Amino acid sequence: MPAAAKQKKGVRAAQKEARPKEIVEAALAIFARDGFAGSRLEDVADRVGISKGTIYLYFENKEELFKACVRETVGSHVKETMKMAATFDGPAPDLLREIVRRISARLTKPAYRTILLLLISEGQRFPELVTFYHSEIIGPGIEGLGGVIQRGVDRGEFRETGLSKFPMMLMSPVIASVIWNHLFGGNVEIDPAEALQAHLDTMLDGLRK
Amino acid sequence: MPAAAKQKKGVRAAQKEARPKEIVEAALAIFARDGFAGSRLEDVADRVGISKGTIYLYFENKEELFKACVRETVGSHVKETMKMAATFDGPAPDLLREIVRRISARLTKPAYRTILLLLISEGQRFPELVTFYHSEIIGPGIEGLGGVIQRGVDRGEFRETGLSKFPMMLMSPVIASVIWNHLFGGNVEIDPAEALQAHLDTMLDGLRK
DNA sequence: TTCTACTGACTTACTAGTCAGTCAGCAAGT
DNA sequence: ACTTGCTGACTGACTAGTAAGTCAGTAGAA
Repeated sequence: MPAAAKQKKGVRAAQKEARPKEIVEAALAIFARDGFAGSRLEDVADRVGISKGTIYLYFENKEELFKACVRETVGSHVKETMKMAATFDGPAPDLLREIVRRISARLTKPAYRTILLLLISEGQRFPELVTFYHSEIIGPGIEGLGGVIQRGVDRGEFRETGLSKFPMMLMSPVIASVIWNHLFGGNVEIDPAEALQAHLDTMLDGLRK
Repeated sequence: MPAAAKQKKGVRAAQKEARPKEIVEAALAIFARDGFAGSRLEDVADRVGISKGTIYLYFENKEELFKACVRETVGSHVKETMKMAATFDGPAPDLLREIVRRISARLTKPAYRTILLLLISEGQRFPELVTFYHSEIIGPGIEGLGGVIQRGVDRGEFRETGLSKFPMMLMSPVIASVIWNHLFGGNVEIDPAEALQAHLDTMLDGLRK
């Protein structure tokens, strides 16, 4: 919607339009802190500065609010990355680095990080959400990474390794470091970018002398 | 305690002694299914075949029961593995493989897997538990893995890589595949052993041709 | 008979979800 | 420009239901 059209709207209409996002943002913060079952919708409402009842004007119930949080945050960035991969013309290792770097940048954003951790802990209770996430993000992501590895093999840049069968394992250090920081951040913080760099270097050229 | 001494005990004394473990096992199953906040102690009691009140004869409250679950499951297997590493005499890559394989075998056991996932989701609520886990498992584990990498470098078997700084990243594919199976097991199951094998092969010799 | 592990109904506390009532903003009439 | 009545976004006290934690009483082993 153009800014001009938004300007025309009255105060209340504008507020009404902004509410869902405000609520989702607050809910993400509370869910991140207390988990799904442990969160109180009153806390969410307080954070927005509205009453609990108002939440129910915009979301059917607590579960739907949670689903909205996931859908809102996840978005559909994978397609863009896939497009980039398709038009990339350099060496396969460079492409691999770039793709992994992009996914990693996304995964380590606070909101996304929250969703990742919530999905891990609450996923079993929301199978449709897991399916959604799988088809929207994981599936295309694996396809993209697998394609790059295959391309490298075809062009004689990569060896044939077991990684062709588990392309998602390329992302494992990012996931592990997100979890690491979530749990042990107080003790020893890992820089996911640096960990990923180390991982990729080793991955590409091996540990052995 | 020797079996003979156990034999001497009366039925009730034996039962009393066995209770805590029974309760912890049941609690692990229920916590795994419903999460900490979502679990009902009545469900735990039902699973053991006792009443809810009995749980409170053995554990102060729900939190203490959860902590007992973690402490019971985690144990202290790390020391044994460290001992093995110290006496190992073959090539560093073989030692690395063996250590990672051992940790992986532990992490993929159902009870441990449950604890891992529960720690990820509930860890922030139980900081002392995280500290306990870090000092008991993570710290020694990192030290052990780091030592093996260093030994490989010293002996001229390994290159100097960023992995020396993040030895825990060696375990990331195991952690990632545990989470993967937890979330997407219904769709595409990953065999953690196979994923780890692929990861280690790539790790050691690199992807590049 | 005594002792004690165990019971389960009860109390207490909490929260998801509801709904009758409120009042700020808007627009139409003057 | 000013008043005014209406609208609907919002409120918050309330209901209904749930679950943690308690304790007087019970049953069965010793």
